[in-house]
Amino acid sequence: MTKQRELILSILKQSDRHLTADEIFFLAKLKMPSIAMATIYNNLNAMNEAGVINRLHIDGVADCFDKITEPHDHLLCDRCGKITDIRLPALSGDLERALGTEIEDYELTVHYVCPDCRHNTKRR
Amino acid sequence: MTKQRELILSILKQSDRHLTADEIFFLAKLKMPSIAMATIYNNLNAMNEAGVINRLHIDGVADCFDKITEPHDHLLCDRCGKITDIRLPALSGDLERALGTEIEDYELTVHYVCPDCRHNTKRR
DNA sequence: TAATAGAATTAGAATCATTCTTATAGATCG
DNA sequence: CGATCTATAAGAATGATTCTAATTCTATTA
Repeated sequence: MTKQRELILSILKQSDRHLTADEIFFLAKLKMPSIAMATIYNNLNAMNEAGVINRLHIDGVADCFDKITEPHDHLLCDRCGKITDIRLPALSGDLERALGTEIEDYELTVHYVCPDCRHNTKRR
Repeated sequence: MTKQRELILSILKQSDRHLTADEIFFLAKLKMPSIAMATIYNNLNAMNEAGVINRLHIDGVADCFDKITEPHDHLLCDRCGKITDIRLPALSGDLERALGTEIEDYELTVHYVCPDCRHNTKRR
């Protein structure tokens, strides 16, 4: 656990949003101007593999990273692009039952139109 | 519907696997040597947006493309990387009920260890 | 059939995110 | 204190994808 890793992790913890590597790089540079992009990725990848954070891919957008509180799913508004975390505790078991096999894990992204966008009729 | 698009679509239809843009490019070049990578992407993107085919992202692998028969989910073996299509007709309704909102669509990738790999104890 | 407009294609340059490489710096341990 | 190990910095390299400009094809109209 190096200073750099600590910094990156604290940035993720303090954010309530999903951050791209680039955004993390920008924020990290404010506190530690010498930090390198490679260090960001090294640490994000290491923490992702260790299960400390989560890498999240959404079509057409750079990968985002995310602190892990509990395993969770994502709700993506197709109009404004906002990502909301959701938790469907029963789903994992439901999937095992439906598939008839043990599963390791799953990734679920649900597309919808968020309440804000549903009320604003104008599309982006 | 140009010759190029027809060719690309027929390649996808004839394949029982998920193909990367690169694999499609290679196969298309066999039949139409002058075809350009940009044409592959133009057409894949156009067909993806039109809902004729499906773009599929799996962490650490180039995006794959896939003919659409019916909307479907993916089962990914974490050891050998094999992707299997699955269909969980009830899930969409279940999600709407669980979330209490109408949804547009969803993407689900389930990680597991396939039967073959489960029997071969050696990890990849 | 010839001319023209519009759309799709080609080729390759450009871009973006990400990874790799190499040299350096920092920490750890005897 | 010196040796070794690991992580970092910097920037080059890579790979997938998109963009751009020029060209070709297609359909339409005269």
